[in-house]
Amino acid sequence: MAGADQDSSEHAGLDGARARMRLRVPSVAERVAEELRYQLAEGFLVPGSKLTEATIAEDLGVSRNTVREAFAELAAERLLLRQPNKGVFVATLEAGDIHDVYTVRRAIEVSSIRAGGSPEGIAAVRAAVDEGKRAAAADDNEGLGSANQHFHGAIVALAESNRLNTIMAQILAEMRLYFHKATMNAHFYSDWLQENEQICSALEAGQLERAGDLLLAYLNRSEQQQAAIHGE
Amino acid sequence: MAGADQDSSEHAGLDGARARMRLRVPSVAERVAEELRYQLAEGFLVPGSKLTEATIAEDLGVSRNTVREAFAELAAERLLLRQPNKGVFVATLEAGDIHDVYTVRRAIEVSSIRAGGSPEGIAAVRAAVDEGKRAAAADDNEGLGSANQHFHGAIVALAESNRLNTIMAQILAEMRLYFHKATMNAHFYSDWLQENEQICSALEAGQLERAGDLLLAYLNRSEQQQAAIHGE
DNA sequence: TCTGCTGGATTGTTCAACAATCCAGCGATC
DNA sequence: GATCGCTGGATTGTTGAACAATCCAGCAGA
Repeated sequence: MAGADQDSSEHAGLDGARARMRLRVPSVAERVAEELRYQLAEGFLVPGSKLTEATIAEDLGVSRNTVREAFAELAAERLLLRQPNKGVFVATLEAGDIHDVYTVRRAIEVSSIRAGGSPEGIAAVRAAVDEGKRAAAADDNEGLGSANQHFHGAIVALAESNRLNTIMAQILAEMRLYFHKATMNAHFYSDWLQENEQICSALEAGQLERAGDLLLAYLNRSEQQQAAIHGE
Repeated sequence: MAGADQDSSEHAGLDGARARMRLRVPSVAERVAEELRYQLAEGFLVPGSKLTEATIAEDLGVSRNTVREAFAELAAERLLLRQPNKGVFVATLEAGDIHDVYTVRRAIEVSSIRAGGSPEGIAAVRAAVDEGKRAAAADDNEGLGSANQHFHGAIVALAESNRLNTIMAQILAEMRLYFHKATMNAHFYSDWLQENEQICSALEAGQLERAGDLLLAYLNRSEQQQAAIHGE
């Protein structure tokens, strides 16, 4: 669904030599959905605005039915909101949704990190931490943001559950939509760089309880920050 | 998405007097999806079998495009599997999927129950327990199954997160599809009736840690049972 | 036995049309 | 002047048909 490998016929790792050939051409509807996802994440489509089927169809040079299919996909991911007989709108997060999103994140992230995970999984978490450090050194604001998303994605990946990964990917996509670049500044990222480092170290050291506690504390604080920015 | 209240304009409880009027007529595509969901849950459509667009369209007296839309919805819920250029198939759970599903359940159920919840939420859990007892007394096998699903749904509802509720509803729908009536017998339900009672009691007594531990133990054991039935 | 083709069936996509619904604007009425 | 009711236009919901793209089983030939 949201993102890359959704086909369950992967078998990666069994025959590592053979490059898994992904020559599948994505359908037009999928490409439309991908384009819209991009525009949403990039902030070109402001939350709350309406997307007219005919307009999008003409802009992208595809049929209205195809646009419809893409809309359905994005609505299932909560990126768009479909209001029957009225149209589809770019999703908006209300005050309550912030708590909602973080409730999901607390559930799956903390649970995943407490389960530990394989060495490769932990290495992926470490890689995301390093990625963040590099971005910080290069003063790459956008890179910082995606590094953080990779970090939390890697934590959930520890559980090695396709479903959890999908859920997390959607949640991250939602946050990308809502906290688009405008709200992200360097000051915002300053805190958790070291925090991710601590969490990762605890994880590597096998201190799963501590890692979970740190992560939980981070999520709680992050929620408060977001609520303060938007809610009041 | 999967099930009832997806419209975020609920405001239930604020003005309890006014019956929340849901006079919205579901679209044809939604009704098709609902019909298919029913047939899936009921076991009329066996996992792995193929659903041909034209056939379904003719059977239900709707257009092929509409069936297509319903397919997309159910595919997003993992109830159907769409294989490009080949067709859609009733989803099948592989051995790994069992672990996958239970990983999600552990994450969100345990997290939800550990958070406590409102008195009304706890009352809903208690109601589900009672519902199970009544079904057991009446020797209502099917009723037992849905009572158990209500129980676990009520636990997740404690977190008061729409997203978690949606996720849980989907997971339960998947399980309904896979563990269709054939595999359910009275012996299967015998254990957890009292177990649900214990969990609920702990919850009511505010012993959240204990409630979480009991729930976690149950989920682990249940996963083993399912794996034993199917896996080997 | 394997290869390669071929025909039929099914999906993917488009298009055009019409019904159903919503909404803004505009009088009519009290 | 505010409300009601209507009306027309715009948009969504749904259909049916058409064609391209793809897959697959079966068959001919090496």
